[in-house]
Amino acid sequence: MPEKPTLDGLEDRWAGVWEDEATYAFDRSATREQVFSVDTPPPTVSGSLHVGHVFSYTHTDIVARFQRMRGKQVFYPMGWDDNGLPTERRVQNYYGVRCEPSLPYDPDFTPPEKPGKQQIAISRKNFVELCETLTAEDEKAFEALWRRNGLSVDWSHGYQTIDARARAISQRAFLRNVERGQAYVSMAPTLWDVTFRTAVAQAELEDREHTGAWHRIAYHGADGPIHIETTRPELIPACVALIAHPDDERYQPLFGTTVRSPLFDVEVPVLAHPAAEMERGAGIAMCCTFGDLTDVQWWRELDLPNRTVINRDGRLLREVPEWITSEQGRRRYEELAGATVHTAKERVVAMLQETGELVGDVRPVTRPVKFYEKGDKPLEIVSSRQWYIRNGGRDAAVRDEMIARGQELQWHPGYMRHRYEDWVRGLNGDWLVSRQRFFGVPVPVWYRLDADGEVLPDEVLTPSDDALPVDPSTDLPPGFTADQRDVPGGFTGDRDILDTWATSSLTPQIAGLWSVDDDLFARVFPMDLRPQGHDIIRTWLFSTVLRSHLEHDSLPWAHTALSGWILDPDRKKMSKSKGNVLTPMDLLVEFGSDAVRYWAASGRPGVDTAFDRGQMKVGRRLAMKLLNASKFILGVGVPAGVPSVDAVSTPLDRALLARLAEVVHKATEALENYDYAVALEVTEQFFWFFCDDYLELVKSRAYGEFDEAGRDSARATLAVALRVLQRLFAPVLPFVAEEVWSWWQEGSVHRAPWPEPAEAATGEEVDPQVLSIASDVIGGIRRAKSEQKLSIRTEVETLSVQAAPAALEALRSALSDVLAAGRVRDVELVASPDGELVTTVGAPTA
RNA sequence: GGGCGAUUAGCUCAGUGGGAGAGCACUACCUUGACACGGUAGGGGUCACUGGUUCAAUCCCAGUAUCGCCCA
Repeated sequence: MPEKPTLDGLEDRWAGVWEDEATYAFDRSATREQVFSVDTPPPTVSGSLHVGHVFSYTHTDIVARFQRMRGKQVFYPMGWDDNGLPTERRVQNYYGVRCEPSLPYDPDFTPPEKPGKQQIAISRKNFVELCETLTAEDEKAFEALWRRNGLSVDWSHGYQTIDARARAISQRAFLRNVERGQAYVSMAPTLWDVTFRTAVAQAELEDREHTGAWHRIAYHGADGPIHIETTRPELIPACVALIAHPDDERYQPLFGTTVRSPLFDVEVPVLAHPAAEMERGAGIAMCCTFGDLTDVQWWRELDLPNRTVINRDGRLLREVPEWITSEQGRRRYEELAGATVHTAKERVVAMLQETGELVGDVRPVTRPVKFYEKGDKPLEIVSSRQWYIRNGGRDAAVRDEMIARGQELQWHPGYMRHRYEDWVRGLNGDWLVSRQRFFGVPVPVWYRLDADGEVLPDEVLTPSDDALPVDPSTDLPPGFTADQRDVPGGFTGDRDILDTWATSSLTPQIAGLWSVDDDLFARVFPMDLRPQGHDIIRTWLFSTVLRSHLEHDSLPWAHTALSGWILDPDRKKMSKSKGNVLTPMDLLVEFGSDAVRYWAASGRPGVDTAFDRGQMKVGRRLAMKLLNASKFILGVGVPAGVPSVDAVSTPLDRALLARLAEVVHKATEALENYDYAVALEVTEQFFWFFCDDYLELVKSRAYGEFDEAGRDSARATLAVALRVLQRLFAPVLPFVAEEVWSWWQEGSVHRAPWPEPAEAATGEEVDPQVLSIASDVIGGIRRAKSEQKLSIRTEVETLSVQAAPAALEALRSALSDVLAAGRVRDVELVASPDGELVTTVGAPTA
């Protein structure tokens, strides 16, 4: 035990010991019943961890430590999500490169030390290698931070979502979905981001207010012009129909007739559909392939032709479409060919003004438009070949099954279930899983080519299971040779990768080594706990439940615990762009890891919490207090080893232990229910009371200033309480708890059994009033001295206590402790008729 | 527009059908024998607003306002 205890250096010392002693190693011989398994969220490795990560990962660690102390074998791996766009973009910027899949692999390529102004084009394999190099560096820094933060992860069970094992598991699960018909390929209108040139799933959409303008435009009917209003005049060449509401009397006569489009003179029908809004604009809309999702609906339900004019690069088709037949129309289209949507719009408006087909003024409007959450241009809708996984969006039976899974899952807090159910009920399409990116898990299929070299989308070729993982751009489908690649009658590899969530949704399988080590998998799956942020219920949580449901016909885990966010003092979500992100390592160094963990633990489950340095100061003070109180108690001289309650004989000590037993009970119950905040609160509250009142009350007796039995009773009580308190604090304050435990106990506190209420049970009759009246009276003495501006240690002649007779009776049994702690010579106890406690002290002794 | 949550002391937040709480900050006092990275005490709130249920509402119900998240 050090002469002057300090918190400084505890992190390095104990993190090193835990590593050397394998304190948190998972024993894989344990059966499923003995295991507590955690599906840790793999943090995205695309920069740095922020204080919100420390907040939520600490919550999980507290639960993991509690379960370990309860005797569970805790399966607590850490993964890294290095798969997907954030990494890809980071590699582009960091090394100044871009991926060009048509280039051959250059084994000698090394990136320049500083990225040049011009990005260097490199092959897909070179690009992926750079992704792996950069993420490996980030992962080292992340692991160092997590160790410093005190996460009790078993670091031998790590994974990366891009490593070969994860790729194989992701492809295997996908192929099994394909086999069972749960995944399928389809040509379909697809929401498309022209900047990233990739398809976008429903879960990645967001609406943003976007400024546009209404243009009133004349179509030409048999009996004169029909005016429609649109914000997308550049789509006139893609128009396939005009549509009004079936009940709209204005347009009844036109239904079934045809009109001709302005500028391009294409004949289109006028049709009725209930999705047309009578009140909006002119009440009649042009349906184009495709301006928005309503167009897609009309196109499907009214069986309209596909006249897409916008390419995947966000520009208009370079060749004049065949459906524009008039000479003037074809000339006009030539002026638009290859132009961006923006430019095409300007040119179309200019032409309409020239022809007089633009009626009245253009009226600016702001309305919600769909964006890819990471993009900065509105999404376009293009036709393309894409893979989907059935998720209930087009199938009521699957949807009901998914809702039932949500009800089977235990949510903490419970109200979060609504978000899941709302999401499942609102799904309106299957899950688009193919992405036109480079760094990710390849879609593991090839397609046959017909005699003209065109893809036969129905003839999908799949790899054998033992070949996984495969990259269809370099590996061969079974039964084919390399010279058949991309030639008529041969095959071609799918060039897409899987959505990052298609792999992330398999973290229980990846961490538990499904299909790789099925013995391990059976010992950890279904897992016990998925901790995660409440903002990704609809993505990560839902997709993980879906994959597990499809593959294992079970939930992936029994419980999910939702952490809140860290908000800055303005109640806004902390974000890099606002420049208010703090470096977690700086905080851990400034306050100490235990103090930062204390702040995290004081955030209620699921509740967004303000970043608060004040709470960290309190945490540091608590850790210091635990050091000093431990030092004091051990300095007084307490029994070594496991203390016994046998020597506890005084009513005051028995009452203290009874209250402690209640604290153990409450803290245990709270942690069993994933409520680390309540567990900490009851423990902390008791601990301060223990230090402020009980320690002061029994000091003299523990020093041996009275009789021997009283001394031994006090010392035994102190030892029992200390040993319980150190363990109660261990999950939240692992470093300081380990430090003070090491002063007098064997082994790691983190492998010690979680305290039981029975440890503090004396088996004797307990009057709880002894403790409360003693505490109240010592408080009254302090107040009286404080009012007289006396030192707390000032000795006074007399003390008078008025209280109810029963309270006085209780006080008598602890009177010598109270008088010693209050430095009082003489006492007068007065029965008070109204039972109110009044404490008065006399003058200081001379 | 819908769903979910929040609104309590200057700040950060607990809480309960009957007495309004904690920590920080603030003020005063105390260098005490574990702790000055300390201790003791004190001041401070119409529990967002309006109705309703109840003997009794900060708490339950309805509505309003404001904030946040998710989704249209």
